[in-house]
Amino acid sequence: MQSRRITIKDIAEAVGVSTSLVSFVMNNKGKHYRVSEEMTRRIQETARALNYQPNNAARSLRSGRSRTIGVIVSDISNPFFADIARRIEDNAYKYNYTVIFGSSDENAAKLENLINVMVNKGVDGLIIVPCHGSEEVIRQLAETSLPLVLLDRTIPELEISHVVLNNRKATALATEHLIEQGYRRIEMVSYDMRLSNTLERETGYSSTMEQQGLKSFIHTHRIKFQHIPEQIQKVVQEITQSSHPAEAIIFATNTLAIEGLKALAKFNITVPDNIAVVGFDGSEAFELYHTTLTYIKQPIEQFGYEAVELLIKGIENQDKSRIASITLSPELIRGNSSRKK
Amino acid sequence: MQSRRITIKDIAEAVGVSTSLVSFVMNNKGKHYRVSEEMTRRIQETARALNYQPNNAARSLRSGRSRTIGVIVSDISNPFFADIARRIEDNAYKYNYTVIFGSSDENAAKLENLINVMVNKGVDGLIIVPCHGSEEVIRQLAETSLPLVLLDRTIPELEISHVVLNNRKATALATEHLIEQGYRRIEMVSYDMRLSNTLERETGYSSTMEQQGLKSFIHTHRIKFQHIPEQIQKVVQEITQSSHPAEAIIFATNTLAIEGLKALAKFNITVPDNIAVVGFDGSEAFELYHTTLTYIKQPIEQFGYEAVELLIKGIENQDKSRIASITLSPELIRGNSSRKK
DNA sequence: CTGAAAGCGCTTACAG
DNA sequence: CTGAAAGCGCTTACAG
Repeated sequence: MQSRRITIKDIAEAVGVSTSLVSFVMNNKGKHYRVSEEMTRRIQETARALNYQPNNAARSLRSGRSRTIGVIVSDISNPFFADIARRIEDNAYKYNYTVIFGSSDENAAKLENLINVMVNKGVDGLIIVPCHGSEEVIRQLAETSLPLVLLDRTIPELEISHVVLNNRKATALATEHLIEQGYRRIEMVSYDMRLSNTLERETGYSSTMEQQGLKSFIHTHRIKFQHIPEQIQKVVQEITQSSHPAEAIIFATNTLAIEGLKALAKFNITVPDNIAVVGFDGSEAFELYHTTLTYIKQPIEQFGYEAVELLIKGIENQDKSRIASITLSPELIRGNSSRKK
Repeated sequence: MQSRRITIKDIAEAVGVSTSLVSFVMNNKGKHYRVSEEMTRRIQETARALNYQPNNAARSLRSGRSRTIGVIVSDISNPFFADIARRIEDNAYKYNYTVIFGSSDENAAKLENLINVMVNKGVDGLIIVPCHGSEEVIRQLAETSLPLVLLDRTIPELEISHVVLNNRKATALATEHLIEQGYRRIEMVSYDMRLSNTLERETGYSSTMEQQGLKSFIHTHRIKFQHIPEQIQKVVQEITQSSHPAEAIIFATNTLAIEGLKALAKFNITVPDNIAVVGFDGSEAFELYHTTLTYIKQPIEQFGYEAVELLIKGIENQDKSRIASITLSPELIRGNSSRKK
């Protein structure tokens, strides 16, 4: 917070050496260049005394690296992504990286624009939650030498490092649980955005149903990212007022679960007496609900942690050929909302 | 996404002019330097054709400005701050600024460290949610020429631009409402961190009570930022099991309201039959609650928007003498949790 | 073990 | 209206 910035030149003059030496010491390359211990000590002390702060712009210009990573999620204000963001931030700071966030709103054009802004800012790598329609942009980006890690969703036809949930297992667990509890007519509410995560969740559900000789019903047709509450109300009405009403519903995401429970309450359908429910992710919302919710728990914080680990390895090793992927395990948390029939 | 980066030199060579001209045109200073229209057009076209992207590190090194702002909140994963962060991001991007976020966890040492990291990264300005114990660090920062805006909380003894809620009015509204509904023994649950926002909320409550000749009871003594659930349970027990149990509770923050309602449910105290409640901020949690909640609504998104407006004005005008402050108005949303006694 | 020097890409005062 | 040149602060190959 001094008026004029202290540079390595100031330190060099104060100690009476060249700026090269100061630079070596400041970058801990003293041993490599065999700077004497005495000199190393003096330079370090002077730097501290003068409160030297390296100029990142200069360092970045010269080295071509910024120690900044870009993170693009769907919406940073969504609790799932907010939790991940927090963990990304924590882990990145530990490695001395700073993070720039952006929200795509599930809009491919916005996503592309954010990528451009961030690449332009000189980020050393990107963590991206791909959205519907972003496949081509991501493909191009992956061809670049810029390290990239996909989060929460993959693009199956592209080989890119990613951190995702074992989504099939998640809904398989939920489905098996409901069957075990005595339910047979189990239906699922999902998105129609054709994202890898919800698609896999649908597969986990339907293949489990099939194995048990049960018929699956997936309600996705009308659910767009916008107007979720209205759309969900319609779907819930359909499910519960049909001639063969569902005995249980699995919601494929947290937002769907919350809106779904609201819709059920609106129509005075009581959980679990009238219908059983399995949700996705814990949420404060469930804690004030009249009954405890059964839900699939994702290790949310691990998403953020692992994504940073993968990305920084990619940045520091510059070993582009190595694609690493991490699949995290879901867990079923049993509550009263799926109590035995 | 090309292999070698295009620089103004490439454009200059392609067009056959000096780099100065290219720079003038790229910075829209063509008129000022009276560059011919023809030349301006040719340079712009070539830049577009070559997909020129200015190097921010170089620009930043040369100009001393980074078009980056730093934002330090308590915890980016807390919905209140996540919503604000989202709005800050949106508004900053509109001005072509990028944002670096950090979470202090209400820890003054962490806050100081984050400030140093960000100043060091060369941010052009900072938006900070000050925490308990950070007064001195903020004071020093304010003496710097770096533009600064405080968010959500102020430091009354320091003259610094800020965006806050009219906190007194918020709880005055809540208190008046409860009195109007027939409640007399109204108590408040707050933090003991001595932050300007909760302090003001306490004042708004107690002065309203006093005006009506009622006695106020503020429960803050044991509530630390850590272990909130346990602490709140104790407080709720005290309030409800005393010889003069409260008829109504006002929770001073969103987190307190959520944890408070959970504690009430745990002890089988029904809202509003056994006790009336007024909360703070809307939340998904309340939407699945058995009754609709009465709460103070803050214009959350406006916090983010206004903070960026103030900060960018500070950055672009470099008019350090001008301290601008914005106080936002709360609104009382009436629900069933404070129904007439 | 240490120094002199080039150069990263840009902006801008100066000269014409 | 346009060009040549300095310099922002740093890193690093080169020379000794």
